Amino acid sequence: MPPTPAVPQGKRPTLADVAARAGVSTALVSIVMRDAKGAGAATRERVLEAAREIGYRPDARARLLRSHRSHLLGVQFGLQHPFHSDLLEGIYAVAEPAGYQIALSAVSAGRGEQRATDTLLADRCEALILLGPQAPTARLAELAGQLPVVSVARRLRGSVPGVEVVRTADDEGARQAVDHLVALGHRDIAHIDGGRAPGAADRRRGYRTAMNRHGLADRARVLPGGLTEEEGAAAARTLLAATPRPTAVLAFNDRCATGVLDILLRARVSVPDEISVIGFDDSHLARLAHINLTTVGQDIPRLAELAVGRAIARLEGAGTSGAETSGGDTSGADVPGGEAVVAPHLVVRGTTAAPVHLGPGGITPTHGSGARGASAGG
Amino acid sequence: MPPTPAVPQGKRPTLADVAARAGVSTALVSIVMRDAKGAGAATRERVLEAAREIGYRPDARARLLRSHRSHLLGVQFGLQHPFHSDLLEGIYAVAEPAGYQIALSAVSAGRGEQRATDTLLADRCEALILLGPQAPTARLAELAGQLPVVSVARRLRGSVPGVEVVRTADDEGARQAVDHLVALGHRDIAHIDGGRAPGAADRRRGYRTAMNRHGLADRARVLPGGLTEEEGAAAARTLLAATPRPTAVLAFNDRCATGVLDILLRARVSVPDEISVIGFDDSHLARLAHINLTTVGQDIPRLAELAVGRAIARLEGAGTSGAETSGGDTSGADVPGGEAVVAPHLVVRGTTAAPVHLGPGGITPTHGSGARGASAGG
DNA sequence: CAGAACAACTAGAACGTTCTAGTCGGGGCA
DNA sequence: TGCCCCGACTAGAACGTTCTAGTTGTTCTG
Repeated sequence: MPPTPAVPQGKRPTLADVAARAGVSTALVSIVMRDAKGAGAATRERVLEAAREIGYRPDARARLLRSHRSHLLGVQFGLQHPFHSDLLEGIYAVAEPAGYQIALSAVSAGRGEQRATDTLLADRCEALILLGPQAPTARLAELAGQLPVVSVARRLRGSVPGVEVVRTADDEGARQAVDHLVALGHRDIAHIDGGRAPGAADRRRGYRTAMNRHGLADRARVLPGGLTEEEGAAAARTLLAATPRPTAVLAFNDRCATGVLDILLRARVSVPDEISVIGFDDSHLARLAHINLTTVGQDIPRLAELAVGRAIARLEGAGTSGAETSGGDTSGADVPGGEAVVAPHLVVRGTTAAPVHLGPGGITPTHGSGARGASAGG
Repeated sequence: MPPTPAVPQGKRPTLADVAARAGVSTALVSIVMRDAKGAGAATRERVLEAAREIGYRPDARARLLRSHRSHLLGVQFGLQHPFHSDLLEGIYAVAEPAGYQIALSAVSAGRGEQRATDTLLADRCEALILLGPQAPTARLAELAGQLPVVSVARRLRGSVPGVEVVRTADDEGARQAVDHLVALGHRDIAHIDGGRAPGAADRRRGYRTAMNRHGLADRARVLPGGLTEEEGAAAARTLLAATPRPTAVLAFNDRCATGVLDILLRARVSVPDEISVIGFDDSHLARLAHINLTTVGQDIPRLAELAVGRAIARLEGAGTSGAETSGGDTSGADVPGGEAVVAPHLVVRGTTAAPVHLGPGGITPTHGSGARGASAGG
C-alpha cells in the first residue's frame, strides 16, 4: 500500500486514503470532515486539500451506521399529487438547514404504502412524515410504536398514540368561502364534495355549518364530486340541470373546480356573472392568468415547517430536554393534543362576483378583466 | 445479556438479537434473511420465527456498507414535473423486481441539481438516472467518470463518454403530427415551440422537416412558446391575430396546448372546426374526457424500462460478462452509440379534424362528440 | 472402510465511519 | 520546579451487516 496513492481507479476513496495522503490518522480526517473541533488550522487545511485532490466524498451510510443518530427523516408521498410535490419542496427547505436529510419513498399504483414505509424503516430513518396517508389507523399505530410519525393532511379519528397530525383547518376554509360568497350577495350556494378524500368530510361540514349560520340551511346542496377534473365536470352537469340553479359553487379542490369551469364555459354560462366558482388549494393551476380562480389557499410552507418541526421536536425532545437546534419554529397554530391545525386563507381572484341581479346597475367588478369570465385550463 | 431478550425497548433489534434468540450464529441468521443457501429447513424456520417475534428488520445501510454491491440506483427528478412522476412510476416498476432499490433526490427551486446528485453519491448509489437534467455537459461528464449515468429525455450534443441517453424520437413525433394534419387537408400549420426545453429543438426540427417534405416550407410558422399553459396562451393570442390564420397548431406539449385551447375557446373559435390542435406527451391532462386532446404520446413505460435496463447492464456488464439477471429487456430501439431512442405514437382524439372548407358538405366527424369542440381544463 | 464430497453451521475479519480513551507536548499557576 | 490543564492528535473499539475460511458431521464412492 503506497503512502500517497494516485486517485484510486474504480475504487471510491475513503477516510484512510485521505489520511495516508495527508499523513494523519483517519480519526483526524473524520474530525476535519465533520467540521468538529480538535484539529489545528494548518492540519485542517492540509487534510481538506488532500481530500479535494483525490475526490474524497464521505459515505453517508457508513456515517449513519456508526453514529447513533441518523438525522434522517423518511417522507412518504404520492406520485401524481401536485400538492405533495409542493409540500416536499417545503419540507426540503426546512429540513436541510436544520441538519436533517430527507429519504423519499413514493406511493403509486404499483407500490403501496406498506412497501413505501418498509423501505424507509430499512433505511434507518429516525422519524416518518407521511403525506396524506391512507393506511388504516392500526398500521399507523404500529409504526408509531417504532418511531415518531407525523401525518400530514390526514386527520385521524380519535388520537392515535405517537402519531402527530399536521393539517389545514378544512372546515374553516369552507367557511371562509361561503362567507365570501354570502357577502357578495349569493344565497344559492352549492358544494361539490370530495367523497372520501382526506379533508373532504371537514370541508363538507364547514360548508354546512356556514350555510346554517347564514340561515341558508334549506338552500344547502352537496353534490357528490371528487378530486379530479372529470368528477367536477360531472357534478357541474348535474348542477346546470338543477332548479333553482345555484349562483355559486364551492368545489372540493382546484382540479375539481377547473372541471366545473370547463362545463360552464362550454354551456355558455358566464363566470362569474351567472355563476361564481371557488376552488381549494391555491395550486399553480388556480394562479394561471387565464384561469384566475378564486380559491382557498393552504399554507404549504407552514404545513411543511410544522411537519418537520414536530418530527424534530419529538426526536430531540427525547434525547435532550428541549429542541434547541436551529430548526422549524413549532409554535403558532400548535395544539397540545398532538394535532397542529393551520389556518387557510381565501385568495380572491376572478371567478367570484356578486350575482348579476344584485349588482347596482351592473356587475361589481372584481379586478380588471377578472370579471370578464374565466375558463378552464391547466 | 439474557439469551432470550424480550422486545428491546427503544433499541432496534439486530442480527445478534435474532441469533441469540434462535440459538445460532449471526452469520446463519444473515444467510436466512438473505434467502441464501446454506441453512437447513428446520433452522431456517426457527430463525424466521425468532426474527418475527422480536420484530427484526435488516438494516439496509449496514448491509450496503458491507456488501461490495449496493444494488441502489439513484434517480434525480424534478418536483413539479408530472412527466417525471410518470417516469418514476415506471422506474420503480422495473427496478424493484430486478432486485434494485431506488434512492430519490428531488430538484426544485431551492434545491439544485448539484445538491441532488451530491446526496445520491453520498448514498453510495451504483448508477445515476437523471430525468431531464439541465446540468452542463461538463458536470455530466464529471459524474460519468465516477459511475454509470443515464440521461432521460435530455439529448446531449455529441456523445459524452460514460453517459447513456434514453429519449423519445421527438422529431419523429412532430413529423407524425404534421402528417396527420396534412392528411386531414391542412396546409397552414403552425408550431408553438418549447424554447430551450429538453426536446424542443428536435420537435422544431421535425416540424420543419415534415413541412418541407409536404412542400409547405413557405407556410411553416414557428411561434415562441414554452412548457406552461400561460406560454401557450400567449402564443395563441399572437396566432389569432395572424393572417392568414393557421388552420392547425402543433403545441410543444399538452400543457401548452391546453393554454391554446383556452384562448381559442374564449375567442369563440371552434375546435377542431376552425382550428385543429395537437399536444405532446399524452399526459393525464390530454386524456380527460372534456379536453380530449389529440397528442403525441411518449412511451413512458418503455423509457423507464430502457433507463433502468441500461443502468443495470452497465453495472452487471462490468462485473460479469453479460447481464443475465432478470431485468429490463434492453433490446429494441437501442442504438449502439449510447443512445436509446423510443418511438412516439400519435393518439388521435377530438381536437383534430379536416379544415371546415374542405369537408364534403360538412365537417368530417372524428369520434362521436369529439368534433364538437374541446375546451381547456386542468 | 478410508477418503472425498457435501450440507449445515460458525468464528472472525472486513466495510467506512465515529466515538472513547487515551498520549504527547507546552504554557500557566502556585 | 512541579503540577495541572488544554489543545492537537492517535489507537482501537464500536456500529450491523456480509464475506472468507474454516469446522463439524453425514453420506456417497470405490
